Amino acid sequence: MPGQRSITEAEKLAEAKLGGSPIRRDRMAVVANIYRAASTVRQHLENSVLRGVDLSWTAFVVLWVVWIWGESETRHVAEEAGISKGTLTGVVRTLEKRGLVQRASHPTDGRLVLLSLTDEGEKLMQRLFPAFNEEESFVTDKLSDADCRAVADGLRRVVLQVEQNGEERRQDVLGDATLAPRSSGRRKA
Amino acid sequence: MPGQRSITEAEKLAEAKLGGSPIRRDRMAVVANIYRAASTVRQHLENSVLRGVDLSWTAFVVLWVVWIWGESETRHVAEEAGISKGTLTGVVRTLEKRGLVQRASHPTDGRLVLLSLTDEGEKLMQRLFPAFNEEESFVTDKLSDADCRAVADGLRRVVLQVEQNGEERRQDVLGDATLAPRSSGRRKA
DNA sequence: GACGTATGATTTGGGTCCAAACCAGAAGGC
DNA sequence: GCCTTCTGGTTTGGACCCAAATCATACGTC
Repeated sequence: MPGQRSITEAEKLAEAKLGGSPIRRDRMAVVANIYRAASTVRQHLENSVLRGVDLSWTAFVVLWVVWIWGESETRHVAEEAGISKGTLTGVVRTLEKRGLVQRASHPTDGRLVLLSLTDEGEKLMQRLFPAFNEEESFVTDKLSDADCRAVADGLRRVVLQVEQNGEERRQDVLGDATLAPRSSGRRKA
Repeated sequence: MPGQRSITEAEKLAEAKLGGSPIRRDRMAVVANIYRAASTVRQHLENSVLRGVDLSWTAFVVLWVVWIWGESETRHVAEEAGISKGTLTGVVRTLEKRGLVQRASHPTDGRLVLLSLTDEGEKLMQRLFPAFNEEESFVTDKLSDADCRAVADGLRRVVLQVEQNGEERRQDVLGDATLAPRSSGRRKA
């Protein structure tokens, strides 16, 4: 069980490393566990439900968003799915090749592209979603209903905090240090 | 604030979609929020602390693991960092080029590779870790200490559940249906 | 109408990411 | 020694992922 043991162990080691600097371990533990839980859960869902239908996590999320919200503009889908517009273009391309999603141009605004599920996509989601929810229930099986509400609520507050104050915070932390572009990504012409 | 609103909204739409199938919304909400929180937090940390030193999230995690645990075999680092061995090879390559990490061969077992931080890597982490923890505190600012413990504990239980029972569950769900390899990934020779 | 400017989607470049295939050293059996 | 089998790192192929650059359409103003 590396999960529990190693993280708390690591927390102590980290504190020791800093020689008594005021590290807030409880805050560190929240973030570490959010990330660990996310990748563990994702891995499990990919290897149980999604593997069988050859869908990546991201592809499924995009499918899910379009399924739930119905025909939508790509920028909204990217926003909801939590990926960039550029990534969405690629994911939609593969979903289109598989015949699960279709693109349509907006009737009045030629810049927009609308996404919707094909009949096959609709049928797939109808079948996949309950299976997905089964696994969601499995991974949270050791939590009571009250635990679930508490965890979900706490996480929502984290998301809200960053969404509401993150931008300001980043400007605050970075100052006006016009930082270099990340090393990955397109270079200036 | 798409976070709060859209997810709960989406839950209702999803239930409607299934026409009253027994979807467990509270479980769905936990998983959805775990994932949403993870990517939100990751994005914030990448764009505040990590951007300035041109490190990706994964690169930082790897650095962190080696920093905390000291010289370690690559398989342990991959395990702790939550990435595959293959991915680690690539990440270490870029970290090595940046002069933050060094590779060494095991004295007695020629198969093993040991990773450790260079002096520069050590200095970087010394500086980066407190800044990182600052942002961890920022994103969890709307949670009380008790909330933090509750959330972290709940997430730990999720991770534990999958680590302990996930393998069996997957075999259970998939049966012995020898499923096709995922479409991405290397083909047979 | 012609000409900026603003707003969307797509392409591009570099870097993850995984799983399967590969390769190399270790450990036993003979 | 030699020949399996096992174990651990690396390579490979396809898909993701972001941000900046680019392409394309809308919406002004003149």
